[in-house]
Amino acid sequence: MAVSARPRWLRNDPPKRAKELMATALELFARQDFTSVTIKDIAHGLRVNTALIYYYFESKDELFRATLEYCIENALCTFRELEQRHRDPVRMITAWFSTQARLAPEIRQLLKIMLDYSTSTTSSRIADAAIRRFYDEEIKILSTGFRLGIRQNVFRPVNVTRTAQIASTYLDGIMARSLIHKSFDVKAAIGDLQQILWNHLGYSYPGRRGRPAARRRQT
Amino acid sequence: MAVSARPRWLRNDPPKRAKELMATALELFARQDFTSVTIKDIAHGLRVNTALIYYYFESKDELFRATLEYCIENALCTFRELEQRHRDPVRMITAWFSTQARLAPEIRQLLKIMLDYSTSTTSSRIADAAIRRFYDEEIKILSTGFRLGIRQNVFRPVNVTRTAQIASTYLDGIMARSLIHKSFDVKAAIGDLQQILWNHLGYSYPGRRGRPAARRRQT
Amino acid sequence: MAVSARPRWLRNDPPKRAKELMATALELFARQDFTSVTIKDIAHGLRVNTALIYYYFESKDELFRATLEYCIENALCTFRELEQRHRDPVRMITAWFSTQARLAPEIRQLLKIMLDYSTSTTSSRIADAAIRRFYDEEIKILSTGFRLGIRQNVFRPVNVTRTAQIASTYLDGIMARSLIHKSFDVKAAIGDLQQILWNHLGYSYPGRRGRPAARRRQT
Amino acid sequence: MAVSARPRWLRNDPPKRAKELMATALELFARQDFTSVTIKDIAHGLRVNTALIYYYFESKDELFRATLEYCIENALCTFRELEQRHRDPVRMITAWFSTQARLAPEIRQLLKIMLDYSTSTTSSRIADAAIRRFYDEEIKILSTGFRLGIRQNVFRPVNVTRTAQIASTYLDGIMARSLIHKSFDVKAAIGDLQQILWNHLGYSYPGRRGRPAARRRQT
DNA sequence: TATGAATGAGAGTTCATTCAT
DNA sequence: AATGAATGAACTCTCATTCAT
Repeated sequence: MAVSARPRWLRNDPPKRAKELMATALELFARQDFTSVTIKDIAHGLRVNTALIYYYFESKDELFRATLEYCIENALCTFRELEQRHRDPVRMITAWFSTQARLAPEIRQLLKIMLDYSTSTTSSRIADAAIRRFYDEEIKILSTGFRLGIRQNVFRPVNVTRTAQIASTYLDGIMARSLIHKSFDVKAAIGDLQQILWNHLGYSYPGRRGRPAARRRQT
Repeated sequence: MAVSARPRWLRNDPPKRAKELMATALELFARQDFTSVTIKDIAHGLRVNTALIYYYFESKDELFRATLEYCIENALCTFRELEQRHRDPVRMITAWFSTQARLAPEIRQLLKIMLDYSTSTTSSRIADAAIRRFYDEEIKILSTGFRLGIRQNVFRPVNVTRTAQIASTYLDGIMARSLIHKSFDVKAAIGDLQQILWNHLGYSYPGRRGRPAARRRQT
Repeated sequence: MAVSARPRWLRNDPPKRAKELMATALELFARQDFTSVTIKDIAHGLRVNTALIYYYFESKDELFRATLEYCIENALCTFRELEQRHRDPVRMITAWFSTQARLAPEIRQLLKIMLDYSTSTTSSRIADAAIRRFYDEEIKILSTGFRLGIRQNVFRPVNVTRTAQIASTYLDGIMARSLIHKSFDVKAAIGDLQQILWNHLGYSYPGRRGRPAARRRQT
Repeated sequence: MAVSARPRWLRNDPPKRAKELMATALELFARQDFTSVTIKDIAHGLRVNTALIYYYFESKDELFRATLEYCIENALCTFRELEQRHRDPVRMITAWFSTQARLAPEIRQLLKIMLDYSTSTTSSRIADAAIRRFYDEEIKILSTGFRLGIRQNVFRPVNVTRTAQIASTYLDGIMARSLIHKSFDVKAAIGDLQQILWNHLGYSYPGRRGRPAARRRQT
């Protein structure tokens, strides 16, 4: 996969058709790997001609990269919203967790295409930066929450960045595992993470304590 | 990717050439996605004719599946060895962690191809079973260690399976993240996991406490 | 040879390019067997890219089958024309014979690909039906002629269907033989058949009587 | 199909294994066309290694040609036997017909591979000669019978060679048709031919007169 | 006499991409 | 803005054939 130049509209908002194409592409890229998804598949999914894709995107690579960025930008929006809505650290972190649980399918898709992108032969500065930004913002929002809680004496003083890193990494593990085992219980695993965090932060959260968390729903 | 029938040698030890082919294939499959790796690449890597691959494997799919299984079988061997060598739970778990750190590249490879396999369109019962077995054994060895420690009063009584699950999931997260960020510090992250575990198990491990664990080596 | 799905245009008239491809294919399929004719040969014959064939036909099999059907449909057209043009039974049958002689090369081609089709491993209902229709119509036109002649007292009363069958089978023999011996004298053999028929029908035809009919032109 | 040099044993009797290989080859060549039959198929049919074929035959072409000749030689043996056994012309011709009916599957096989051979790109003098010999002997035996009958006043004086040619051609038609329609009633068609002949020869044969001869057994 | 391992050439097919309309 | 027709390059897979043993 050779990731190349920028789309026509540059920094402007992409036209409706381009968005539709990216949405369709995302769906497919999340299910199969980049190479298995054909331009025909994407075009067919929208019932348009394959040539149309080349009207909006320079190449298949370019479409992939644009889709990846678009997808990350959406995720970042959600993050920022959370940050702005909540003042209370416990509430904010709780909200973050429930957002992760709720949007698990989308986040899994994102992880999937980031993984694919990372194994692509060539890469683009812009997409690289977007991926970095995604993780940085995730760390930032969590550590902001932790720091706030510590300042308010709700949490024990811990290394906030490191703690955030741990949470972020564990979350990737959840998503990766749920890609491998379709029956993996994402919500339970997120619950486990939350419990670990509260423990670590010395916060006695209400309820749920000691729930056994069956990891797989089916055998 | 249509994963299909079995190779000739069935349950026997694969011939030398087949092993070489699988080793070469693994290397490539771990770096690019299934479709990007061509039969020619694999054959070229061993300086043999492409047709030879079809002498040992029914198809590219079959080679992939065989490689996946072979790789899992190897990992399981390592696990079992660990289990048999150590009687002391703390030592065993410590050994497990250092093995993970040491073999991180191989385990990352394995995770990569398991992820690719999971998005392949068709699947094989045998490969599915191998993957399941891999995770089951991982859980088993960890929980055995935990249980032993608890019985010996070295660890606090915790839900052993659940704790093992958490460790296993987190480890996947580490590997996934290191696929995305080549500069991700796997060893530090494994160290973090170890620390969390000891904390959770109420075990005061010696040294290392409070090290900041810079996650990325380069920016 | 696995004969499979239908082309896009279904029951409509095939596009010009598709017709050209079928014509080129027929020429080649009639000369060599299915497997010996390559997609490249066909494409090259029209000076187009091989991929274009797959734009119009799903596979090589499909192209073969479409060609077979197209060819039969053409032959049937000729038959029907004959039937409609002639009222007089003797004239009609005479015309049928001279048509066979005139179109011998095409009919031989058709026999050749029907033979190839019959030994193909998979088959299609539609092609099977086309072949059956071809022979049924041949029988029908001949027996109609015979019946008419009998009613008009020009011919002796015979079993019309059976007589038609004999003529049809003998004609296949002529074509088969001329495939084997390029120098086989098709016209003379058709003449023999005609003479046998007139004899059988008790019709004293004018001229040609007793001509020795040298079967091979060269030795 | 490039038909090439002679086998090792030249004019001697082929060794047992060679005969087995030719028998297996014949079976397959009669069912599919030359190109579809693979060396592997043939070897597999005898449960031997593909390389063994090259021990006995120079190439696939050579095997085909040897098989064709072997097959013709066998057919000619049967013909000659008939000729020698019968003195009475009616009996001999009757015997010839019943032989054709009995050996229809083998003769159809032979016709099939002669047809395939005739469309092969290159050819061998020896195989060409064998084919010619086959038809010549067929003509010879029939015309000898006719001539004898005429001399004995059992048959009407007719052009013997021409009559034999007609019979031979019609027989090819029967075989060709039965290749196309598996359900074609070969025996009935042979009966028709016999009846035509007797008529033509002015011989009142006993029984069977006016049988309707249903051509296809199944619809 | 027979085989397992290996190969070169080439087959059918697919795919991203282009271009005239 | 959108399409049908066309292509070049590449891919998987097959096959006849060889050779050392």
